[in-house]
Amino acid sequence: MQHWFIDRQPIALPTWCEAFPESHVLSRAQVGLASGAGVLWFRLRSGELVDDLLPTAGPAVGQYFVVLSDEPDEEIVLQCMAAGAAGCCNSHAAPEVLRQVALVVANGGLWVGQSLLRRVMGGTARIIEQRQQSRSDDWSVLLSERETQVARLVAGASSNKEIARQLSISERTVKAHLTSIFEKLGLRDRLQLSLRINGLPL
Amino acid sequence: MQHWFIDRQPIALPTWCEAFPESHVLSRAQVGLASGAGVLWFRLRSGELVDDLLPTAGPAVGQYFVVLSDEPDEEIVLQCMAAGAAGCCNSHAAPEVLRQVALVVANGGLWVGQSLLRRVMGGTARIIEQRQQSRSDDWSVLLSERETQVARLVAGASSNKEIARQLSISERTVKAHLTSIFEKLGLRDRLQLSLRINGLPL
DNA sequence: GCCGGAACTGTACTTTGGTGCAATGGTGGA
DNA sequence: TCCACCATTGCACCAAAGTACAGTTCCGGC
Repeated sequence: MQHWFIDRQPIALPTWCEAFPESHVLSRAQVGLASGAGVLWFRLRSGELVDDLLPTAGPAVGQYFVVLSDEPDEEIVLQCMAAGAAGCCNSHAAPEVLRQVALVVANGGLWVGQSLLRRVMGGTARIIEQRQQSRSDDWSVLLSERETQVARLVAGASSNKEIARQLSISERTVKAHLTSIFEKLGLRDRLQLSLRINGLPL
Repeated sequence: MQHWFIDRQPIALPTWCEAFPESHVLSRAQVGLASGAGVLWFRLRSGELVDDLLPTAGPAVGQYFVVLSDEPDEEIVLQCMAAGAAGCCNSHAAPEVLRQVALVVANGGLWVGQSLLRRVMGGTARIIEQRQQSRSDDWSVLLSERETQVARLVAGASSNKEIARQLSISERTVKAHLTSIFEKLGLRDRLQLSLRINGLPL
């Protein structure tokens, strides 16, 4: 599963890199370079039209389009779906959200923002409210900011060397953070950490 | 993250056990026994009403309700949402799907079946058709039976030594299977394998 | 000023993970 | 029968992960 971020200028937001360290960033003219299974993330800047953004050919087999909108609203989301995208979310969404979107999309789901779902389904507001607060990142409150960054990268299957390069610190420091993380969360190794971060059982 | 399956009789379907080997099965009278963070899966049998199934109190903090319907239709899904459930799917859904649902729900998402989404959003049928065939079960068909067993255990964060003991083979054999798995699926290490098996991006 | 915590780094060490090469035995198809 | 694939294992080897011990700097609170 690969990830390509497509924008006017091939410059990635920090959150994108954090969500998918191995991702590629392309200018809109370079869309053709994206080959193989994966997600193509199209950034929609303010005032731009969805129809001008997405390739008219639609996604290739095994590929999925997601629109990252600077100013998302329900109208845009609907346009994205109609244009062949499998999802639409905020350009500045947190790394966890991006990974979540990728997960759903890559498994045949459609990612629909909660605001739209709420309007569209009606009468379900109370559940939605409720889950707003119970975003129990029990792990993230226990960790320091730096440790959280390391933990997220580990959860994405990055090696210590990659993490070190990404955060511009030594591999030794990465290990130090990890040892601290394992101790705080009562885990054994990076694989358990990955499951914990990704919200999987055990 | 724990899982409780609640049915008239405390008898689990094989798919449930496969999805969550550590899960508990409860009769409806025993719902109160479910404590701590996790997912409560309520089986809705044919002809039963959603409102009679779910506790009126709604889910506790860190807990999520999902309805497993023997005969799901769009009307039932809407009722489930209104009754405080975070998702609704088929009672006989494949283990991978159940894990998928759990993942989305536990991360604050709502699980909505594709048929409902399709009706509700309209005009997006073509994307939905397309993604029907390209599911990501691709890994299980590429692996031999033994390799699949090893892969599942690795995905659950077991060490080679543990897997060896579990399958009554030598640690060396476990490594051999893993090397073969990595080669077949084009992966680098057990962490990437875990993400792949658990249906996560990358 | 002192103290604790965080971030950072080094040397050295043990353990685990993963590969290469080699070998055995079974099974099922051409 | 021969061949391909699977499951199994041993030995050796290298790389990566993780730990132990020690040390630095910076920052904010008491």
